[in-house]
Amino acid sequence: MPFKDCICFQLGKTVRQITKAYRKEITSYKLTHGQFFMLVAVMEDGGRLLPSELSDKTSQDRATTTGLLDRLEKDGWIERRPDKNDRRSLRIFLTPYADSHREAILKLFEETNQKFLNRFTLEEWSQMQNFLNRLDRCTDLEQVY
Amino acid sequence: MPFKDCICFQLGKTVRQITKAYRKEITSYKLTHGQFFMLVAVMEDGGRLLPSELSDKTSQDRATTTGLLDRLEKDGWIERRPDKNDRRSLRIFLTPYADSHREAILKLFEETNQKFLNRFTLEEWSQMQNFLNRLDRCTDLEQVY
DNA sequence: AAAAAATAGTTTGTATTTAAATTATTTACA
DNA sequence: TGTAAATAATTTAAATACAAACTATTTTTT
Repeated sequence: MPFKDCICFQLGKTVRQITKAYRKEITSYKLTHGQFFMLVAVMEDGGRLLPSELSDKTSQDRATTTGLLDRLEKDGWIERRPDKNDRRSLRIFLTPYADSHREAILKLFEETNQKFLNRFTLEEWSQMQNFLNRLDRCTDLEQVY
Repeated sequence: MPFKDCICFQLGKTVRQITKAYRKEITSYKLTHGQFFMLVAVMEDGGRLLPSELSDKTSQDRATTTGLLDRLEKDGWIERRPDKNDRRSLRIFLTPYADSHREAILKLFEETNQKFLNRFTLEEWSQMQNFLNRLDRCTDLEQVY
C-alpha cells in the first residue's frame, strides 16, 4: 500500500488544509484556530462550563485546554471564576468584550462550516459522519471484530 | 449548528484518535507518530529523496519536515547527504540500522492501516476518499461554486 | 473519623505545527 | 555577463499536543 493511501495520512492532510482555510476566515480576530474553536465552545453555552467539560466538548486534552484558556484569558475573552460548590473546579465566563462579539463569532463559525457543507448533499454528509464515527469507535484496535 | 457538528472539529477529533491508536501500535520503536510516518515515507522509496520531496509526499510543511528529519537523524535512522548536482539540496538516506528494520516497519505500517480499512467495504472506502479529496480541493473557500 | 482512591486543574518537558525570516545556491532574463 | 527572481533547506518564535508528575480538594472505603 503506497503511503498516500494511508487513512491516517489522508485525514491528517485534510485536517491541515481545512484548518488553514479556517485560519484565513478568522484573520479579523486576533485568534488562532484552536483559540477560535475553544471560544466558540464557550460561547455556545454562554459560559459557566468547567475546563474539563470544555475539554470533553472539544475532544482535547486537559493540558491543551488549560493552555488555550490561558491565552483566551490573557487576551481578555474569558475569565476563570471559582466554582461555589467544588473548590477544585473553575467556571469559565465570557467577558463583556467577548459577549459583544458573541453573535458575530458564532455567525462566522456557522458560515465557514456551511461553505464546506455546501459541497455535499445531505445524504453524503451523513454518510461522511457515519464513516468518521466508525473510525472513532474502532480506535481501540484490539477490540473484537 | 452545535459545535459537535462542525466538520473541522469532527475531522480533528478523528485524527487525534487515530493518531493515538497508531501511537499504541508503534510503542516498540522509540518513534513518535510523526517520525514514524516520515520514516515510512523515506523507507518506501528506499531513500534518496529530497526533504522537499518528502515534504510534498507527506503533505507537511518544510519546517516540520526539517524537524522530523532532525530527530530521525539524531536517533540514527537517517542520514543527510549533499546532492551531487545541486548544492542547495540534500538527499535522505537510510542508515544500516534503519535498513535492518525496514521490512518490519513497513509491515507494521500496512497492518495498522489494514485494521482501520477492515471496518469498511471497498466501496465505502473509496467513497470516503472521494469525500476527503473533495474537502481538500475546496480548501480555497473563495473559489467559484 | 482516618486512610485510600478519585477528581479538577495545572505544570513540566518534549514534540509537532505554522508563518515569517534567513542563508546559500541556482535559474531566468535584460 | 550580471542582476533579479526563484528554489532548497533551515532557523526562529509562538501555539498546540500530549504524557507524566503534581497540588488541592472531594469521595469512597475501611
